[in-house]
Amino acid sequence: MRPLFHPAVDDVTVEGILHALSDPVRVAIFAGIVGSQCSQNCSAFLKVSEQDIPKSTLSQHFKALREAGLIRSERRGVEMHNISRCAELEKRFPGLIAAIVKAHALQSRASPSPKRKRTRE
Amino acid sequence: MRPLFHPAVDDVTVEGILHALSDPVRVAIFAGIVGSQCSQNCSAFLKVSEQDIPKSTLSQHFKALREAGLIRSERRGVEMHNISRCAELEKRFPGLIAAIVKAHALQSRASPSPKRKRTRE
DNA sequence: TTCTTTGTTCCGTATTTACGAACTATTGAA
DNA sequence: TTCAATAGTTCGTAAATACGGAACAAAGAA
Repeated sequence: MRPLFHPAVDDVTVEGILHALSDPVRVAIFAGIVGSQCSQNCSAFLKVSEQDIPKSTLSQHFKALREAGLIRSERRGVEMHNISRCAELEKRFPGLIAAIVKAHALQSRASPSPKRKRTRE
Repeated sequence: MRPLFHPAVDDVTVEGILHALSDPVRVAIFAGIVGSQCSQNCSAFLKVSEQDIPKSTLSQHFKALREAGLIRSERRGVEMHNISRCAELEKRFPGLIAAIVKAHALQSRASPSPKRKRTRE
């Protein structure tokens, strides 16, 4: 199993961050990771906003977050520990992550987990 | 030609905004609209970051921005005038748009228009 | 009317995403 | 060791999205 790829913070792009967080499941996962003090393993998110996520899909979501530079994943024994890279990202794009997480929290509070899909035509 | 659809500000979602701005061309267009005082027509963006955009694609990009709630488009004679909905959005998601536009500006300054694609594996 | 400009829609192709099945890695127990 | 259990990844293919050329629509000018 090849080692996990994590982009250098200087290679992280705004577009990459926005794309990773433009998925309702991924932004919920990321918010969960940011909001918790201890690192989270993937299976903690097999259920997100009342919906079940297949584990292969979950794995892809974590990969997307990782490769966008949003989280750092580290194997510890049989499981994976995920932490956010907020501190690094804050230096590169001050205020960006905080604003997104805050907006997401606002929205969740207003209409809790409506299995939302991105607004489409 | 059916009238253009603009979502109510309360129907705007974080995911929708992030998705719309996760495309390098769209975020550049939106930054252009936000950054200019007077309203911009679509053709002002036939060239974005040194690359030519086909007009059908451009039309789709404007539609995406519109339906995400980021801009308001109004026909004036033969052309379309586009303005940002920043003021409304600021009420719903304080600081969000500003943080994204600022991050985009920072990134553009650091590495001007590298025909960037979203960071992928 | 006809021409020009601006933008939209249609539609075939290409890219991306989702998820089940099969697989790999690590730990612990027998 | 060997076996089983747990945690997560990869692969294959189907479904959904995006791109862009060609044709179309709307408005103004001549």
